[in-house]
Amino acid sequence: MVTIKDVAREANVSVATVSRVLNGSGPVSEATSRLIRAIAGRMRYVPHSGARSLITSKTDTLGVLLPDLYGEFFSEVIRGMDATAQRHGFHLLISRSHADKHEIETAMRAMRGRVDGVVVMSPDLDAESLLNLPSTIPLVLLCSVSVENGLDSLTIQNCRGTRKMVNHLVSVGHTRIAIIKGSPRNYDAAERLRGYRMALREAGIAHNPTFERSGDFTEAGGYAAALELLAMSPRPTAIFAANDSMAIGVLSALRESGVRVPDEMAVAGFDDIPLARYMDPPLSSVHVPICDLGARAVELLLNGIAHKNGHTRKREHVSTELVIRRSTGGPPEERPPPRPSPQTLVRELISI
Amino acid sequence: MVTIKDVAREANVSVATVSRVLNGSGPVSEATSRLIRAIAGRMRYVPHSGARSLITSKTDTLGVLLPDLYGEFFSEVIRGMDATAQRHGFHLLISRSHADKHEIETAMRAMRGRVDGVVVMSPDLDAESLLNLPSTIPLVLLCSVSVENGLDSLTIQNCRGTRKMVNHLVSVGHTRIAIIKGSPRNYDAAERLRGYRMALREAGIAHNPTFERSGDFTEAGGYAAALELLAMSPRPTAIFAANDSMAIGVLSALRESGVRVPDEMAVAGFDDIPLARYMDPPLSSVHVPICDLGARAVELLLNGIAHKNGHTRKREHVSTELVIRRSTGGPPEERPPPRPSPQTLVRELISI
DNA sequence: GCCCCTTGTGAAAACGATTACATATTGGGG
DNA sequence: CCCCAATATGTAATCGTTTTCACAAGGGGC
Repeated sequence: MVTIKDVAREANVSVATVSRVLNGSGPVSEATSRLIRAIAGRMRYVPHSGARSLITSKTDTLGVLLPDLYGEFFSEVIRGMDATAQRHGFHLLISRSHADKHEIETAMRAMRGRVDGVVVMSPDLDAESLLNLPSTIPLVLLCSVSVENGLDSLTIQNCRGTRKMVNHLVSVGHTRIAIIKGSPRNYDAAERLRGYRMALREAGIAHNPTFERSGDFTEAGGYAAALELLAMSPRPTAIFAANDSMAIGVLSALRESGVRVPDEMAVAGFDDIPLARYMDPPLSSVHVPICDLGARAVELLLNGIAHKNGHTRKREHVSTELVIRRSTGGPPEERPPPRPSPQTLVRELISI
Repeated sequence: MVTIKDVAREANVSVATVSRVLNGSGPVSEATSRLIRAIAGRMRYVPHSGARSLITSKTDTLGVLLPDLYGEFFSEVIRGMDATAQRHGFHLLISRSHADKHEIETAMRAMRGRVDGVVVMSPDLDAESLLNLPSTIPLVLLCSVSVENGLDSLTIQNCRGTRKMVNHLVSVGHTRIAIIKGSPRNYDAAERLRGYRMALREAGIAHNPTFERSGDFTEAGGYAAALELLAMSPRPTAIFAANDSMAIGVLSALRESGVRVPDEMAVAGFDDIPLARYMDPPLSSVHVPICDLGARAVELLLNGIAHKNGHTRKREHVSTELVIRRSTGGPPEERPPPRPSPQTLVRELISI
């Protein structure tokens, strides 16, 4: 591999001069500059980023620690992160599937010296794992139970979003409203459950524990839970699934059981994945701007890096919006636009 | 940040000894070893990977260059890559959205010195961009038009998979079979179109250019194309969408137009994303093991790295399998299992 | 008692860049 | 003609590791 020394030798100059030319630092005569540029190009010289970051002590890379997420959520959050990172000249070092404290710590150690900061997403409920991270590098916590302080953190407005949706179900006349929960150790899932309970209490509806079914954020989980709910008597008249994947499973189960949606059963989800509007009937959901979530997390991190952690920590929430489609018996939605423009998207959002 | 020198000073030994202890290289007395370990732990010393890789000239990191993929595909391919990489002690440096030759080259330059090899996915048809990559580092081409040779490459069996599906449509009696294409500059899309034409020719069905509608791999695109096809006369009796997202858009359009599937129109997709089985009716599709695709790409790359490129280049294809569900009027599928086990998945696959 | 091997340790040279400092070489003002 | 500033370049230290080599001490075989 050709190094800066090779270029210097070939051009009969010192490495310092080559460095100056290539980085535009320091004065260099026009002639030398051209010569060196030509030689570097011909020799296909590419600077060794590792070596450079050793001396400059910046890597222009951000670490991302993610749990084993599936599908849309993962890809969108990465999209938002990568776009923002690239705009600021940063790269993304991604590592996924971190179950316990030990694995997270190992991953963090591996990041040392390769990144300037880390976004950690660990929706797992035992936050203490993260509390005493052996880390002095800038850190942003994503969708995790907010530790008291000392860390930047960013979460979804889970509780508020769920309340809005349950309120809506109440407002169109439902009183027997079931929920299909997410996995019990998941922070987002817990918050959505909290929102559900809060909304029912506010509406003066008695709490019915059997209407709280467990789920796991998968289509299959939603399918199974829906069958259980159908077997109950009296049945609920509305099902709120803690995410869209489960809601899709619910729709599938209801269809096969011959239960009409929304006439016999209203169904709502959470996330508003792109497919929601293509379901039959189109699925009402709580819209989460996943891409923005990733983007904002990176912004917070970059801010932390710029201020070398000498800034006041922020705790932010990205807001959610109700999207009412036919599955909750709201007004029938216009057919899906051939090419959804931001325009139509905005019109479709009904914020409460 | 505490370095190996700080630890050495604290322990009254040389850095060499600390290094030996922490890496288990060379002989070290039991006592010194324990002392150093204790001190390193107390001081929260974490080795600087950047510095280490400078001298060892290995980064334990793989670069991944991806186009701006959406949804399931992106997340699954990354999942496969990350799992395999981690199993071999490697990390993933991900960079997305590389449109033209110049952007790819910039990204490749940025990777120099941070990675040991790169997986490049650039389904864009002008392969010449990649031909003379200024790179001597191990490389694997993913889902790209196979350049003559000199590079490892991995692609999906697009053509074969499409032929199988179209053959199936023919075998259940269809002769007016339409296709909704992917974007014209996309390699996978082009291959699927080729497979479609080949299958029709083999079946002795006259080629009807108006049955080839353009699409863009999105639900909205499929929706729009379906409406066009419905307006034709005579209409096709079957629609093959070049991916599942478009097929879902098609189903949505047919539903709203009151066209029954599969009685009045058969619909098939490509990819077999998890949602396919939850559609109404469940969608027949060509199953692509996306996760394996990523895993295999990384395996090829690791092999290239191990042999320092001194190996014979491979050109591999991951195979596709037909999954016939109700949307093509095949035998009615059993209801989706509450929790799909590998077992049931296999039973569901019908390979031709 | 000598030699050699083993074991434990330190000094110093890498790795490939950046950069502070020193050193020429100018040219112009006095 | 001298001096100083500006310009162009080289020298060498530095970043945090690993690793080669040298060396000291101790022990056993002769």
